[in-house]
Amino acid sequence: MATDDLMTRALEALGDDGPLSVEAIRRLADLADLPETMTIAEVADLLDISPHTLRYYERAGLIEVARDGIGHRVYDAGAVRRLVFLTRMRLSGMPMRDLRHYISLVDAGGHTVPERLDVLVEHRDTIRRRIRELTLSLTAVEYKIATYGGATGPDVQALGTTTGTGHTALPDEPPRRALPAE
Amino acid sequence: MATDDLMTRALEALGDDGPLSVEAIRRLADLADLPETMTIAEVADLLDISPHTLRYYERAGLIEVARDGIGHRVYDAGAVRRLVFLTRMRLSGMPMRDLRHYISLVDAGGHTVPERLDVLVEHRDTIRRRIRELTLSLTAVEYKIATYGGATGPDVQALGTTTGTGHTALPDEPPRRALPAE
DNA sequence: CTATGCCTTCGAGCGCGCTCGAACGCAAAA
DNA sequence: TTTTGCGTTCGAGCGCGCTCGAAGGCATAG
Repeated sequence: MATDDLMTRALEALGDDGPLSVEAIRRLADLADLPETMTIAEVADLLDISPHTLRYYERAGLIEVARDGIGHRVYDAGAVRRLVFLTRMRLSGMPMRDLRHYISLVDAGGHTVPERLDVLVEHRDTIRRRIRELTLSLTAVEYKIATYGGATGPDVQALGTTTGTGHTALPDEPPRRALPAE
Repeated sequence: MATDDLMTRALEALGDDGPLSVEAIRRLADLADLPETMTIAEVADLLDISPHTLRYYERAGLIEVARDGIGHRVYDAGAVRRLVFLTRMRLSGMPMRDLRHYISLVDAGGHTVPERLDVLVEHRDTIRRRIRELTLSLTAVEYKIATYGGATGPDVQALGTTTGTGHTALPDEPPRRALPAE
């Protein structure tokens, strides 16, 4: 029940399709059947990041990974889950610094849960803000595309004056009166 | 007509309010009445970037700015409009490199309009992709918050097992069976 | 006449998040 | 036995986008 519901919401959130959403959905689903342990190459492949980066995260103190008899890293399901989390947070723009803080809270024990929630809520708000910013930018870019040749320069005369009437609303270079300075 | 329409769309795009949207709207509106010329401090204030950054953009070849008799920068309306554009594009994540390319197209003349549109369309798609990514991340974070103490660690027992039933859907650390390795 | 304040140029430095190369080890394949 | 291939550690380097400091110029205020 919770699963279907969540997947549905995630899919809705994705909106129109694309290669990235497919990949993302796969990642959502894949977590259900994780192998017992994984090698660094497998994890790197799963998360679509380089082994270098995985080692870097370990060096950065974000995660501890066990070694086998030969010294190679062995990622158990817990480590992989944490890395999935870390990767998602990085992808959504949380800086390493904050991630280190969060992880330190996790490792400090259950009494830090409220503080962890604070971190998450703040990050949630950051994401929302970013989405709003991007949506605004998107609108501007779409408008610029729609009204044709964005005239950031002395090329308006080459376009004719098809966009000539009253759109001082969006700041991206409305048509100039005659030839502008630059 | 176009003005109202666009502002409406921009506002809708902003969705729920916040300090950032107010600021953004101000910027949208302000372009209507730009002073004839501005100093670097005024432009910096308008765009909410530092004079240092403005000089940097100039050094980077994104814009040329005239000087007055004394050697100080004089930003005319055209320069300011270009900087508004540049700032928005930066804010929406377009790298300097691409911006330089775009600007070089603009300066090359009207025959580059199709190529410019290519750049804009590609950037539009990048923004859309990014919004989808962020929306997915947002869903995940909201889920994590909703199901309480994100359990990236051995603290689940401290929380009770309220989140114990079947949500393998979202990968961020579902409750473990007993004490996990890490 | 100084002091303040904002401007100039130039080049160096920084924080972030990787990214890479060097030098090496073990193990299965040829 | 040598080669291939994947792993290890360590430290340096890089690309990006600023950000800052130094050294100085001009103008207005006190």
